[in-house]
Amino acid sequence: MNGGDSTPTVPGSGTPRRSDATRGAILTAARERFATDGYERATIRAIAKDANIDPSMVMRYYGNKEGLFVAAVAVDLRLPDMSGADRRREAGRILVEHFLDMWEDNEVLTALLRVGATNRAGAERMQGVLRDQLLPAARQVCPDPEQVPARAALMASQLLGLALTRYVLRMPPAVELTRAEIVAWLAPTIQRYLTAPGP
Amino acid sequence: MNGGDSTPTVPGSGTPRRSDATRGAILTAARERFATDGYERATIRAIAKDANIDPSMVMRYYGNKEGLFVAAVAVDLRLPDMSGADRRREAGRILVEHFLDMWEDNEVLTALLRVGATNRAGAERMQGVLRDQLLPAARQVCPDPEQVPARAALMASQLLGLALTRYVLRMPPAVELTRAEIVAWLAPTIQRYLTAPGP
DNA sequence: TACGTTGGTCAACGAGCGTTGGCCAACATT
DNA sequence: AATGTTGGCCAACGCTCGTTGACCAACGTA
Repeated sequence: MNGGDSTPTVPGSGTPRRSDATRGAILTAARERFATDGYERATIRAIAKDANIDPSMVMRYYGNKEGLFVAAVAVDLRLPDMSGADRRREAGRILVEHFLDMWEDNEVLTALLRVGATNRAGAERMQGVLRDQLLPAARQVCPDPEQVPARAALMASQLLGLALTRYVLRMPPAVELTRAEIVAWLAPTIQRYLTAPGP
Repeated sequence: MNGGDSTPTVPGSGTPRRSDATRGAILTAARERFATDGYERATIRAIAKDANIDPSMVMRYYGNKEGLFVAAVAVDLRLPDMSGADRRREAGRILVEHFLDMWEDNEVLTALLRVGATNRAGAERMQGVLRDQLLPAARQVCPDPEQVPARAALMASQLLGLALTRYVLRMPPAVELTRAEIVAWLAPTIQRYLTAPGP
């Protein structure tokens, strides 16, 4: 049904295929299209044209459009370790800087946010990122384990809100903020959401 | 080209038409579909079926799909006046509470955010809301006129981020936050973005 | 009662989409 | 050299979409 039989799910396992270059080109083109156009308007035909291959190849390698999307947007936030009292005290700044790094050279995140806003599967995928990556990071910093989900959600709301206004909606005043300004304004917010005593 | 000749742009001007009920039903159905499905997947056929009329009626009354969208999502945030020192001191709380009210009973905002994330016209429309409504509100509260755009953008990032995680992506921990919790956490953030001395 | 205007349905068009299957060339293996 | 496997293209299917234009019924007016 899908290409699972002929596609090694673990990269690097087995002999490298002759078609790996094509596979990569498809993924790269897909990320770009999903990031700029969203799920519906990123057509397989356009992605194939960007990758200089036939649309049917996309089907062969990734089964269908959703399979391509799943393969294209594999998000790993690479959140730094934040245990240790000194790092915990600077968690806000560390996290904001890390997020800016991530968003600026990684169109996967823009693609995921754009698709998550329209597509149910995309939204569930975003929920997974919050649950599996953001929440554990908050757990390292936040004192009360019971408050971790709420605090992680608050952190997500501010970080994703910045990404939304700056990288997706491209609101001019949000685009014109410098990196230093963003860190200076948002770091205390994130720090408070994670470590301040509950209201 | 569009229905402008037969459609009074100012509601209430001229004699009320017999078709006003149908027009309203179309707009209501359109808002719902745009809010839940986004621009591309909200089909004119589905909207027409919801409104119990023929798809061609939508074309006759609103010209084309984009015209329908423009007519359906006319956003007025109804931001309260915030001049006066006492109100300025509570601007954060007032704004957060007002935004929660707006989002909870107004699917237009969800529609606009969802479409803005995928559609260029939608994104420009959101920029217009920031420029014409949020920015003047920030101007009433923020001391330094030169910093108004940056501070309004920060406020927008936090408020839209909450709306995104809670009403669009529906992340469980963000949905489970109570209204009181949101106000308690976000009001100081907004207040700081608007009135705290620049970093 | 005749007639223009308004509100509405119906059937179809052309285009673009995801998807499929058949065919062919290049390579690897024996 | 013969053959199976892999990488790739081409042409088409079936579907849905936005959009159009012809046609019809109800109404207001003269």
